[in-house]
Amino acid sequence: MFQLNPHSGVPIYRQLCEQVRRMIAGGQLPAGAALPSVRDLAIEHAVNPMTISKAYSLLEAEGLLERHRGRPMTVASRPRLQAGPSQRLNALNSELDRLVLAARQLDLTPTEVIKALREKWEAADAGIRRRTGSR
Amino acid sequence: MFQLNPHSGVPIYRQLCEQVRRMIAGGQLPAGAALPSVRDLAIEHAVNPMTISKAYSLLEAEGLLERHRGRPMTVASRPRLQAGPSQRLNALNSELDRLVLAARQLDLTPTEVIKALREKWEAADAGIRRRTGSR
DNA sequence: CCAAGCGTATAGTCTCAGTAATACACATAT
DNA sequence: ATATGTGTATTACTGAGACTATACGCTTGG
Repeated sequence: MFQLNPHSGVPIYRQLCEQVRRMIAGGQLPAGAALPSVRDLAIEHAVNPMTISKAYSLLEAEGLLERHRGRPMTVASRPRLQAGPSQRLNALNSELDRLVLAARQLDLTPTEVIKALREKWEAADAGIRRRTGSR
Repeated sequence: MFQLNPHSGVPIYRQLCEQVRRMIAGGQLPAGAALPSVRDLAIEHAVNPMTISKAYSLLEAEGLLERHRGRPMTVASRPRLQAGPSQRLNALNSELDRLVLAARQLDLTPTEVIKALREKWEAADAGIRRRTGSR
């Protein structure tokens, strides 16, 4: 469900926060949806449970998640169910900045980058089809 | 010359290392080119000089830079002057991964992302023309 | 009821990133 | 020769990130 890279330099709890925010904005985590348990996520990613809990707590403080004692955390019911296209594109801004900076420093052309982007996107498609078993 | 973001979560010295590596691979820092002084960079980015020095030392250990006592650091003369297109695209891999993951979680289409990418690229073009004074 | 599953609280430890203040060795231009 | 500019070494301190270990209160299914 999530992809956490412990060697990216970005703190794990921040990676998780960002991904949950995006999946809520993108509608893949609708209001009321239950999040994976702290312990499950910790085992799956070989990470300490408190690291996951820290991320969840931050998201609750932001009003994105709701806490139910003894029950899994859920996506808050109040907030904007899904962000508009422009807001979601906005959320991609920093990632785009990083990519453009890197590509320009590597002296690549937009055409080359876009081609590589399409290929990676299709590779991700294939990966999802494999995992879900869909044909 | 470089863009360092102290709030990205990625350590500053790592950001600098990555950018120097890319600009060498991309040919924008040719063999023998002198790098900005540790003190200048530190002032420009409001960072401690030792943080810059740390990055330079790591790059020297990698063989990318050469040290000349009392003189600026330079790009090593020996190494591959410029990486091939496929190698440079490869260096963009992790950035592409991050972008695709973010975009998919935001439920964006490749078309939307590519459009935003082109716009950001052109904005960077404009910024460079403004700084260099070219018309 | 009670075990199992939730998230949480607390406290201690460890590593690394970044800062700070000096001091040094070398090169170069004046 | 001297001032100025390189990068570097040293030591010490602060803070964040992550881990470890234990315990607690809550809910739900048997």
